[in-house]
Amino acid sequence: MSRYDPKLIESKWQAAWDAAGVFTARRDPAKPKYYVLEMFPYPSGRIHMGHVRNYTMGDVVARYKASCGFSVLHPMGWDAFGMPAENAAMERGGHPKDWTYSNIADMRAQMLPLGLSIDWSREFATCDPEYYGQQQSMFIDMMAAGLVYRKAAVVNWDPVDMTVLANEQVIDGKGWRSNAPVERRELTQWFFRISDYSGELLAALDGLKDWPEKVRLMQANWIGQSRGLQFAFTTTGAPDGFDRLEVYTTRPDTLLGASFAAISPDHPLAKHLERHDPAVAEFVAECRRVGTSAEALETAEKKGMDTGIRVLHPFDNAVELPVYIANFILMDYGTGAIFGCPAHDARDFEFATKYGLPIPSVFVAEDGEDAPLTEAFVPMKSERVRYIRGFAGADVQTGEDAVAAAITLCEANGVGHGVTNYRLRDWGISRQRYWGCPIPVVHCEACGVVPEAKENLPVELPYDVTFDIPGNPLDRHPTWRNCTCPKCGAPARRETDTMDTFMDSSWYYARFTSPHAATPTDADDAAYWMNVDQYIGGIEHAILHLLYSRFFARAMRVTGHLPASAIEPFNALFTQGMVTHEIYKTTDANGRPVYHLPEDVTDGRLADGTVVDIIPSAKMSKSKKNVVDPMNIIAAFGADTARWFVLSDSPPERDVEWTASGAEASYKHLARVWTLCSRIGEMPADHAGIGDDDLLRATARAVAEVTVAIDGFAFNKAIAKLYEFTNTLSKANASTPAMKHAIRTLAQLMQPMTPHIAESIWTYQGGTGLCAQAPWPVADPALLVQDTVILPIQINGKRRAEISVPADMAAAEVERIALANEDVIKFLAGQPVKKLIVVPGRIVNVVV
RNA sequence: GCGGGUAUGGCGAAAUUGGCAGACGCACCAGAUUUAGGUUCUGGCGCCGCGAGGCGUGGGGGUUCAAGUCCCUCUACCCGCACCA
Repeated sequence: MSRYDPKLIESKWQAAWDAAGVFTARRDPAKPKYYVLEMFPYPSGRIHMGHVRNYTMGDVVARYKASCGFSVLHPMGWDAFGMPAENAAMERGGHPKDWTYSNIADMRAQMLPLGLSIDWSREFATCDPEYYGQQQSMFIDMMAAGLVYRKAAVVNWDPVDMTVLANEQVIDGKGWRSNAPVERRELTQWFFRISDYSGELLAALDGLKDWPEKVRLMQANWIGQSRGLQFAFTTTGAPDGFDRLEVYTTRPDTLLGASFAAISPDHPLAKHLERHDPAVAEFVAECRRVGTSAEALETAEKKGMDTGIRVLHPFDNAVELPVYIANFILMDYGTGAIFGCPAHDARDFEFATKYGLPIPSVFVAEDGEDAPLTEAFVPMKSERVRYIRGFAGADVQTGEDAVAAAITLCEANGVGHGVTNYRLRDWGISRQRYWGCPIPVVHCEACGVVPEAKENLPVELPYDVTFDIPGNPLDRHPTWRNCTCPKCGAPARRETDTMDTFMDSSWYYARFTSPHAATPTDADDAAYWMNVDQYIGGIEHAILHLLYSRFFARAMRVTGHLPASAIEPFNALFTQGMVTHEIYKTTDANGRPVYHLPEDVTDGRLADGTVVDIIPSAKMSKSKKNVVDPMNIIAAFGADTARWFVLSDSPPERDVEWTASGAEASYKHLARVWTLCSRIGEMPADHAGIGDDDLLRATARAVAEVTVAIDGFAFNKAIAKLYEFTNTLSKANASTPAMKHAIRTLAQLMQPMTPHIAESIWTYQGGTGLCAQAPWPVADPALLVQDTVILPIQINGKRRAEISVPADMAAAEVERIALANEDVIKFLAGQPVKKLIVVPGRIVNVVV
């Protein structure tokens, strides 16, 4: 065996795996199945270290499970629709399709050298007509099932990207991609009824035991369940048709503290008034102008306008409350109207103070005092509160009890009814873009909106489009819109909106189970492979992608595309940390920062000797130039080194810092393993210590420890144990057969992480077949028990001595030996022993 | 504002879940080999102290024979949501 040459062995073994079809997923009724999936990439054209880390983790799991006897599905594809392709077309010319497919080819070529155990025969891109045609087919099924509907709605309009955004895509009032302040427009859009599933999506989170708690919480908060009372005020002085005003409150226990009512500027009543009253129109317009940007919201004062309309308090018709239009009331939530209780709500307090409205308190303090409030007093579990005024005698232990009691009381008195409300809105999926899946419907003069006939699918994107002006190229295509109505055969017009790309990624995991089927899924394949057993990706998808996918699996169940058992698509989720790097900065003549690539910096200096500022590690980003190209690393050290490094040191869920020295150290370690393994039989005889028996035990221990670590997703610990085992091995002075066994085991344990070097070692040391196909080693339990243990002896909790005793020695005997120990005698100095604690196999503590 | 998390050597971290704190790696120091340098090998490496020893897991308090781990409290930083009635 010659020098460690990754280039040579890596391509060799990749070809060998390929030839043997090792990674082809097969339905095998005799084996348990395991489906491991990494979030598929957007084909930007270059892979980055984040990809390497993500796919390496998935590969460790896939290879490990395969060794453990599972029939493994480990596919890869491309999330290929979306804005960047159109941006590229607009900026550089060319066509989104060509750009995308060429990027895919580039990225695949960069991924192959990593030696991932992927079944490439299942590869697809979401922009393949074969894929999005099936998506269109499902869309039509979902229309028929009533899961999709069309409505005119005020939508979030991104003025830069010239498209509609889902609520989830608006961050701090700005487009998630363009970062431009979002405007409000009314358009007719397609929606999924995800909000019908709010309660179920929330409740089912409890069952996702193998999801990070954090992600489950984020989803729960996003769904935003609340329990409250909905009731109608009777109005006076309101226009016809508005004699009742429905409001929703989570605090019906504070109803007696009502001092006003308020409606959203988008409330139907406000819109009605807007048409008849110029003053209202002006106020409402002003509210809309303020927009929803973050700063606007933070600095926005509470503003309101008295409509002159009054409502009667539901408990006492003698009490009249003014109705305001207020800028802080959201039409989206509840009924778009509230009752204001300034004493117990900070916003209402601010509002009431500004407009001089009364602030009646509802709670009676325990000390009986009723001091005037200077800020909203919001008791939930406060001990000060004795009872609710008006609900005399109802002891308030917790706020929730009071709410429940108030709902019951209100219902009994005919005031409204209890309602469970959710923050989650329906999912608007229409996008005015070209590079997406066309919504497969046609608009017919006679028949209205009609789904395209399935035999006409896929509705394919036309190739001959231009991007020289903003907007949707499909809209201005000369002929593409023309079609015939599938219902009556009359000339009709195609829908030109395309689907939100989150739809593409909401079911790709299901498509991977039968990527070439003529239907969206194949029942047998889906039943065998679903669910995904382990899903791995970034925390940035904690809400959008994962919530949509959870919804979509339910929708696919309704339309019969997934079995009932697959309602939750991802059994286990792992969110991996980022790969970070230091940032190197200098300043130009104008004081502007200039960033430098890591490869241009040596020992904190540029090639010309300039000292750079080192900014602490941050996510790799092109703008800060703190990027390391995986291709360069592979070229320099090989894929095994890159894989080994991204798994070592940091726990997988945490960020890992890429350092040149760390990468080099990984390479050196692998080279050391290589050398070590190639020198069996040439070991010098003068090594002390580790003989056959010890080596056998060390090997068993390594097997046990690495197995536990991989099972627990603790790859950094698995690697630490492998270092330890290698160190032991390098000091061993054992017989050749014992060494060979230990080294073959080392190869097997390394195989999930560094598969290429593992194959070479395996073969060289006489392993049968491919290491990737060898069954995972099992530790003989007999070799794991230690017969002697070293027990530390503490005196008053301080370690003072240690004794070596048989592991199964009786406690009384251990006591005797401990007390006879000369260090112990020295430290005790004749003091009487008050207490003696022996924890077998652990520790002895002498208390004096 | 609401919700969640984290805090251990110069650095990344580990600690069988209440039982020897710092495994493993990086960096650093010393020595050997070789070289022009890197490489390779051996040893050292929490802090104070010549030493015996003392101190040490963000700060303070508590429970316990024993606390990084459990309880109370404070601080700092990070993340998510945010006018959701």
